[in-house]
Amino acid sequence: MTVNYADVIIDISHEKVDRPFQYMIPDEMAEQIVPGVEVNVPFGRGNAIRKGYVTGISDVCTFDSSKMKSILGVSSQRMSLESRQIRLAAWIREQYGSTMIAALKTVLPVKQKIKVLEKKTVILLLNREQAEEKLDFFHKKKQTARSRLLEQLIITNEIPQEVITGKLNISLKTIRDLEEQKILSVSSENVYRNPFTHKRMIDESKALSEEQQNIITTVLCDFDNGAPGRYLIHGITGSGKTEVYMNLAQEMASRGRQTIMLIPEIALTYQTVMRFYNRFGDRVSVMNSKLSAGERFDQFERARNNDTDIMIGPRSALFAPFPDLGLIIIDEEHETSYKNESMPKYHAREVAQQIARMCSACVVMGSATPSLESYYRAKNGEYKLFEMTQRLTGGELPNTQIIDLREEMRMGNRSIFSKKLSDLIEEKLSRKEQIILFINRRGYAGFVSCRSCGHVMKCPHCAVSLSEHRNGKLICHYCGYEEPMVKKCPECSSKFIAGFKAGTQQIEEQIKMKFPYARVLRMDADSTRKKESYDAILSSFANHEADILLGTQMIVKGHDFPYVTLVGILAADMSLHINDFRAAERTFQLITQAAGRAGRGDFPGEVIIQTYQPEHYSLQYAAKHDYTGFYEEEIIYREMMMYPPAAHLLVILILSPKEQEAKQFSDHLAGMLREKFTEKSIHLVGPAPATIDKINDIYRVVIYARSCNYSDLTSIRDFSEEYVRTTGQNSDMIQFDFDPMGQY
DNA sequence: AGCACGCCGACT
DNA sequence: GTCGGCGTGCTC
Repeated sequence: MTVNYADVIIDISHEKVDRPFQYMIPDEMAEQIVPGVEVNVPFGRGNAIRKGYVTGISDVCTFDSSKMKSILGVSSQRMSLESRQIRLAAWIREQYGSTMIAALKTVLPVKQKIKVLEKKTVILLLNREQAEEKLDFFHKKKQTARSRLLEQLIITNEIPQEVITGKLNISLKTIRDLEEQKILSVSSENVYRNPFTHKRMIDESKALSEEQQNIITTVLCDFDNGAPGRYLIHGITGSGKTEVYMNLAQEMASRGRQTIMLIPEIALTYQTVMRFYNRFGDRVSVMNSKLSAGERFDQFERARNNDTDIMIGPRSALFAPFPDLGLIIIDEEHETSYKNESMPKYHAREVAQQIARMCSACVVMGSATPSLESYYRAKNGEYKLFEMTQRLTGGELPNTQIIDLREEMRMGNRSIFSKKLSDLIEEKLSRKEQIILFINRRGYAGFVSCRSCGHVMKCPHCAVSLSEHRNGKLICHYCGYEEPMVKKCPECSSKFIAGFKAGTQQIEEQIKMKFPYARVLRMDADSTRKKESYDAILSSFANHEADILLGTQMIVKGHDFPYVTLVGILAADMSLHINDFRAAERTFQLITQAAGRAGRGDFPGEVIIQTYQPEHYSLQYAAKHDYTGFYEEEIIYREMMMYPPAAHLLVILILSPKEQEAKQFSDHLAGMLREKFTEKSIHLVGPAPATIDKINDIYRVVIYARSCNYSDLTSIRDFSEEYVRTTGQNSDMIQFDFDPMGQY
């Protein structure tokens, strides 16, 4: 093998050089050069020796070979934190398919922002008189840049360096000259920002239940025996998972190891964060997507400097550079936000396990409704499974009923509230208890269903529902099958068959008409643009300032509302018919979570599930609070259809501003793939136009590949990347998504 | 970030 | 001519 060139990132913190440079690898170093190692290289015209990190190796040179320099030496030091992150980036690139640059940017998101931390300020050293004198001198000598700088300094005395180089357009050299002349000095200060200023309350550790204690001892025992494991906690809402997490983090801290805890979205689990904060105080750092680049950098810097033991945040918190990571916790493990939606499309659950392998750390995942993936692996022994079945907070599981909306229709009830639901709303209102109404909006892509019999238009080849298209046709986005829009239901000939849509505003109107005395709060993406309004709505509801809370996905998580005794799920099947193989799983999770909102206080709760498809297994099992029943049935479907987790699925997304080009290219690529990958184990489907076949005037076409072996799919990815390169296409016209979460 | 190159006005 | 200041652009 002749691998002669290495990509090296120079350890200079500036955007302009924040990219790899190619160097030759001397033969004697060939063995040691792998992604992540620290090397010394000559850089720039003066060939100054600088520290750099190898990000990749290849046998083709992309730069004029006569100008290329050689690596001078390999640092013999043990792998530094940066090295670890770069190795991780290389793994992400290989596993999910993206450019190395994109992978590096996700892993080292703060690298180019380093100047935010080291804020340099230029200060005038002379007094007024001396300064005026110098200014005169510069004016006489027509030294314009020096004059301009000094003039400004006389006015303000202190100027941030980036203002001088940016706004005043004066080069660094000028600043340095004046520094040498002792006219000014440059000071760099580290400004720490902690966005969470909060008075700490003491949270005593509570006595643990047997279930909780068992988990903690098992995890720690494995860890202390040098065999850190991966664990899945299947625990119903209120079974005390957070207490387990806190104890584990504490034990890790006492062993000198740090913890990363992932949560779906900071706002949604605010209560959880506060419990950690109250217990651990300054030793916990919190990240969220609203942090500025500087604040985010500071949080990472605290991790690097051992100023903190616990990092809580969304999936990007995974990349906190802890020196001795011991534990990664993934709360609400099934959440879709753990999948990155831009390149590289990594899944935090998988990346967490890779990091854990690199750091000898353990991974603890928890959910009331685990993803099929994780439960499947737990069953196969890849994860250790813990079941938490006791509700510590007391309160019975709510009484759940499924209402058949077809029946209501037959009885002449065309409103969005079934008889039973409106009776119950009436009753709860009169008793001054609270109600949550949940709209399942996950189905926007417009499946077509019959209001009379509940029949849904499906693709005959793919077992997914067809979507109504702008051109009036029904299309399967998995295989490209299409048929004309139907005028009447093929099952019962009813003419009440149409695309299904409903908005929160319309429903709010209807509630106000039907229950004019009820105080209604609405919560959806529109009404919660700002973070404050989210908290404002929830706390106002918690304070009993309203009777009914109406909302989408976001109301079903986190918060406890002790006075809520009724949860109504309007049209539960909305998420059942999106053309996504995870539709049933999503629906089960949503219904279970929504139902979990009822009866958390001293009063028993009731849940009403309205649907056109009461017989559907995901609704039936959700109503019975039976996760395993649902799992057993759903996994059969996945195995039969070769969908994850039974197999792996790769989506190849082809993008082009020209419709024809996208079509031609994907046809060619699909043809080549079919020719090349003839193994029985590989299934190729497509190309077909994506669900949203044009975004921002870019046309989107998809090809699907399925196989039980992940490595088959990475080979297909490699082949496709190579094909793009050899046909001289731009590398960003193709994207890869392994085991996707959303629809394409 | 740091360095050299080339332009431009000032002065032995 | 040539020296020093100053902006610009490149670094494998």
